[in-house]
Amino acid sequence: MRDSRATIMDVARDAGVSKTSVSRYLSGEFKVLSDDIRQRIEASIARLGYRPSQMARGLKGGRTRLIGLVVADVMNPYSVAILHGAEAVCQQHGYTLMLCNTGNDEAREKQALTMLRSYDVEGLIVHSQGRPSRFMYDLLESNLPVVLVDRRVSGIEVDLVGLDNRQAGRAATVHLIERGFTDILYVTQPIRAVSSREERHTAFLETLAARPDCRGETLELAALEGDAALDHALAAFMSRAGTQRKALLAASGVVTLQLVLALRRLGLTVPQQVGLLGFDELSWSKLVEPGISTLAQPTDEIGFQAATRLLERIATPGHDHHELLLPGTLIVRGSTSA
Amino acid sequence: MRDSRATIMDVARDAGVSKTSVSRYLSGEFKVLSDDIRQRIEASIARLGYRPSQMARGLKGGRTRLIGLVVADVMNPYSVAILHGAEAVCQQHGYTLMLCNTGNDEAREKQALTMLRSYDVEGLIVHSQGRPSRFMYDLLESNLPVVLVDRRVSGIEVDLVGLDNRQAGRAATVHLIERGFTDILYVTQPIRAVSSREERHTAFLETLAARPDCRGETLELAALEGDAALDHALAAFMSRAGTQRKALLAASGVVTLQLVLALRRLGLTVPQQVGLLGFDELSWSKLVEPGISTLAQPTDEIGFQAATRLLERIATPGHDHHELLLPGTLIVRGSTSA
DNA sequence: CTGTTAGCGCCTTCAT
DNA sequence: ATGAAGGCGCTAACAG
Repeated sequence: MRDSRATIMDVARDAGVSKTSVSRYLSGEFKVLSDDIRQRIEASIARLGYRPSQMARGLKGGRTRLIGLVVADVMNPYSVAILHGAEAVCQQHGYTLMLCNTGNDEAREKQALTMLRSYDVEGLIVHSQGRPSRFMYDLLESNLPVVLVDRRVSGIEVDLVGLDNRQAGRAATVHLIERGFTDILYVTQPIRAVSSREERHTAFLETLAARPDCRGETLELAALEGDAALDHALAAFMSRAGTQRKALLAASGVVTLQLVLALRRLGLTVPQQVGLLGFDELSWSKLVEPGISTLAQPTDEIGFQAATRLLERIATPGHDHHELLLPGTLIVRGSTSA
Repeated sequence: MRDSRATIMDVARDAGVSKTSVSRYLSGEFKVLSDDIRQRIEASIARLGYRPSQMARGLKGGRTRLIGLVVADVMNPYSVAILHGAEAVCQQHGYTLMLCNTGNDEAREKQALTMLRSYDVEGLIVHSQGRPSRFMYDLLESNLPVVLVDRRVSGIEVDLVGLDNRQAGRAATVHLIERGFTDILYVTQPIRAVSSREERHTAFLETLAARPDCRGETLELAALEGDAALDHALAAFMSRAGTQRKALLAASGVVTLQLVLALRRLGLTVPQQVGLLGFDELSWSKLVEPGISTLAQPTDEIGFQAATRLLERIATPGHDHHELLLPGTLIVRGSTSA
């Protein structure tokens, strides 16, 4: 059996004082403690190796010092970066992160939210799967501080931190056009109702619409679709008549990886036969010949800001929601050279 | 202010029964509940949107359903994979993960361990920074179930799940030799006292020692060392006299990335001028020409096994410690072609 | 089958 | 400056 740790009572007894005094000591109310008692408590705590129970502390109705983090996909570098930034902030402020991965699944997201709330987390950072569940709604009503990351949830008005997708989508498209690519295939994961995907795509369409000399198409990658289907779609795009230069615009790092793989299989050379630009900077973007141009997101900053905002909101509950849209950075490499 | 959720008392009142009955209902003791009461409780719970407080539940002296995960570096794909595997298992069993990142820092690790224990986690999965702290010791004494991942902590006897580093190190070295590389530079992050690093390195040295026709060297990458230093060291290695074929053996994915970058800067071609083999399979291993041979770790499996073992130990506290050493898989690509 | 009664470890009035 | 008492939400004997 696990040794049960010393409690506040043990310390009190050992120091010959009351629980109250020990509690006061723990809360740092030194002004109301005689030096004598303070030192006795200090000694007892050390001797007994006493550590206050956050569980009990939290029960009393407040400060659990817990932050819930719901992530759409832990295996995605983007999520990881968020995680990283958020964890750092929490740790620095004495908060601990409770992590749940939803794998972009609505049911799991709902379950995660329930779990987290049952532990009385003081706030939530949510990288939602996108579809607005009833759950999100009464999450709001519960008045629990929430910061959304990357993806909006329609109907829910809370703080949001993420990339300025419109600006980024525009910048990416414009870059391709400027480099002479006038026939662009936008490849994205299922847009569903994921706001960030929608926004990027919309920006792409709008930018293109203003350029009658250019042509744009969209390819949604079905989740379970095999490589063959992708190869087929790409081949079709490439074989379409026209002397215009062709390029692929990948809507996320996940897509970029798939595209690079596919281009390899098809034996297409970048950027001669087809240009390539992808959202999300990846560790290997510069390694793959001829270097992949990317639209980098300030991921760590997003995580950092999300956590910082959340802690602010916890400290001083306000009622005005803000959106913090951070700018993306275009990193030009060989894959989009003229 | 946050709306305070309904408590077990509210449900009891609403259903016109005692707290005990509600508690029984929650614990699934249906055998001792009349259908009538059960349904009334069910209805009240639904009506009030009641969710039991895990905090309070945990306080009562047991089951917090919390698992602590201490990770050496969240930004490392290896750690992420572990995280992923572990999270899945925990979620499936109704446990929630409390995550702490230590950034390979001893002080932060100690702090993380303290935090986690103060929340009465039922068990701990630890990817340690390596150095045995006093903290780890009384962690053991506390009898809290612990599973170490990847890295042993000297003096601490607990369950361990990780790669079979000896086998892997041998396999990697043998492969290089078989492919005709007889002059091998082993490049590693600071070995310090990190067991996995030591073991891989030792395996390298031993394997090489049995081959008088081969030569081996070791390069430890200092953490703060700049690119220039690495380039310099590599250049020196390359320029050493001898007609033997040269190769680099990267002790981890982090190192592999640095090496590929350095080789680029130096303009060295792989595998003609120098071969390359790296521990850890990365998403881009096959993308970088001519494809990087790797010694892949079963990362997800490691996370999965670690969590599974931990839950087992929580369920049935035993006292015999096991080590689960999983085999690595050699993935041969162009970087080590003959 | 069901309810009453104690706590779990801590914080917080309220006295002293 | 210090302590006693009550209660946070829940579970676990112990009665009926």
